[in-house]
Amino acid sequence: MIHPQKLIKRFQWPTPSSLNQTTQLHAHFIISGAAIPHPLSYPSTAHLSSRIPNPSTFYYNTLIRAYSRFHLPHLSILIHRQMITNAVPHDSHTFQFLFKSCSLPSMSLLHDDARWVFDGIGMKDVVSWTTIVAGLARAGCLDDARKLFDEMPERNVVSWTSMVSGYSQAGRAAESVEFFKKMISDDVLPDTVAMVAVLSACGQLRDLGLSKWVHQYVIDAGIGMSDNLAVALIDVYAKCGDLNSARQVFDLNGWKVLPAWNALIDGYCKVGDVDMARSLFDQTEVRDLITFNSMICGYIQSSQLKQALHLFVELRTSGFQPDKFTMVGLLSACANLNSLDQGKALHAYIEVSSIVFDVFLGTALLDMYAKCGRMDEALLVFNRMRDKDVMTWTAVISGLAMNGKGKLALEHFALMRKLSIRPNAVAYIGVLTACSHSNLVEEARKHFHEMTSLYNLEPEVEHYGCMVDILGRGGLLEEAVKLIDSMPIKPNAVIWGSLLSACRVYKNVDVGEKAAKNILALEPNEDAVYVQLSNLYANSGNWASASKIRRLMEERGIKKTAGYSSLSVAGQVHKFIAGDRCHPEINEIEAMMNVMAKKLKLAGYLPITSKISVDVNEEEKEQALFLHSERIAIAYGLMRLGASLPIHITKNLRVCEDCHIAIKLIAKIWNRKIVVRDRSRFHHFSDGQCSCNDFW
DNA sequence: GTAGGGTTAG
Repeated sequence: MIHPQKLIKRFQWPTPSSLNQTTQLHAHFIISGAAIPHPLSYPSTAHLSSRIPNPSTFYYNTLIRAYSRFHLPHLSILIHRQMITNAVPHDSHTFQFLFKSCSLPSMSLLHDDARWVFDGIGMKDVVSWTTIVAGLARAGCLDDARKLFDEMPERNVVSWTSMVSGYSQAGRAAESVEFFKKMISDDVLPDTVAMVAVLSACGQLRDLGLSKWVHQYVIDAGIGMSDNLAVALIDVYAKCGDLNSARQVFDLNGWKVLPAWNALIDGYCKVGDVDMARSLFDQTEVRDLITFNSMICGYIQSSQLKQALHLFVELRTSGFQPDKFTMVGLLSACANLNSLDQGKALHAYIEVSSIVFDVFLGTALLDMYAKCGRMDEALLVFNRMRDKDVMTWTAVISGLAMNGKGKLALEHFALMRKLSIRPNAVAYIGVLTACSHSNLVEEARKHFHEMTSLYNLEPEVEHYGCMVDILGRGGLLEEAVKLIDSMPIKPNAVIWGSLLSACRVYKNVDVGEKAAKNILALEPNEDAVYVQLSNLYANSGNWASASKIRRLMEERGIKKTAGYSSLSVAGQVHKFIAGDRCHPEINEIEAMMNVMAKKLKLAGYLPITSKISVDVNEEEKEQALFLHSERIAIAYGLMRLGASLPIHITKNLRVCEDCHIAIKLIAKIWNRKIVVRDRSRFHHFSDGQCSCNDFW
């Protein structure tokens, strides 16, 4: 027989009252001398009640409730059937417990037994009605819940709140607020719980005006404050970015409970004020895992990775175990840093730890692998995941797109739709990126159209950006310009930038000048524009204009962003800047680069010097190409990484055409896999080929 | 022994 304490531990009962329940349950087993049923075997309980003299309704109710809490709905139902056999009368509690048990996710909603009590025996007081309505709402069956709600002969705050929070939890925040407003116009006075429910909907909507109105309502209606309401207000203000109002609520005396601190710290992190968040963090007398997680994620999102790591160590020395929130934060840091090694270490840690592997964690893990260029690993994680939602699918689609598997990305998109998962705007960015990187113009047009016609999603700047990019790369400059002119929203610098780079490829000076003018109006200090425009002139042989732009750049004091590449060797990140000789092993690196140059020449490599717009002689141009940072990084990788290891490079700018040709050859000559993550995508070089099929 | 909420993530 399993000792009750062990069982309690196993199920991690959180509150003293549930401990009482468990004790009562086990008291029954101990008195009756029966073995405690194993959760996986659903034994007959026929023998149980026969040993207890005159089992009462209360006694049965307690058992049904305890089993429900143990997540053993089948046993609850067995006990209930016994109750019927023994002709023990029901009361309204019987119904609550039975229904609660039957509305567990593992059971079909409104199980026959619960339905029978509700309909057949007629436990139709407000509480029973509300139980059913709330159960349906929680399960996301809002239309059913609504129907039943409308049929209710009598409703109270709790019934209304069940609906408000049902809509909010289903992500239908606007309807949730509507319902709340209907509630007040129905003269039902909300209490603090109702206010918390509606505030959660306001938070989803990020609607500051609405939130302020709700706050004012709390004051005007004299609802009063509670810990939870104060936390909800702080949280909603933080979500809307109004940290001053959040602070005001926080500073009201008496509501500085830990969740309030946490909500405020998180709020400051979200608006990017990590310093203020840290100062609050340091003022907390008690901290929990949430305090640490919020602060760590705040550091990660502001790219202060060292600080994040420090705090992670502090979290552990404070006696906390990292949980899934911690892991998701750290994984996203690895994804953005392209730190495959560290990401793998986290993966290994997750495997051996007791952290529950859920959709969030799975998505973060697969995203990390995808963003580190390991689509094979990412797909393994993806296929292993039991639950997948829009974000999961989006991560895999975008990952495939970035890694040059456009067709496969679109296949996944089709599969996702087949599984009735509704794509959102972000998913469509992934889809369009896939089209862009695989040159699928026709597909792109189709999907761009469908996002509105099928899913009623308004294209955002990013979607237009992808389309302009796709059309531009395909040489359809006129159509791209037409699309920009037809946009209902103001085109941003990125869109004009895509057009400009297309103009450079197709040598269209007129449209290019127009694009450049528009970018400079929006971002006068954007160095890339000057460079691109000057390259465009150079490409079309107009050296005078090219150098004029260069001079303009100098006059305005705009410096070209230095290109750099980095790679990680044994956990240490090495950063290389074009032409930079600071690395301690620079002599060996240069020797290796000379070997590279010789071998490339033997393999028939001819540098493309026309892309260099500065007016210098051919030999100097050739030299400049050889000093591109990615080549230095590759040389270092060849020197220091074991021959069987792929070389993973991260670059802050795009790979130039010449380097692309050279790296393909290097991969063939050295028989190495080389993966370059540039500003917009991945290049997987192997055996003289690149995954992008020379299209980027 | 009955119904409604509740701060951190991809």
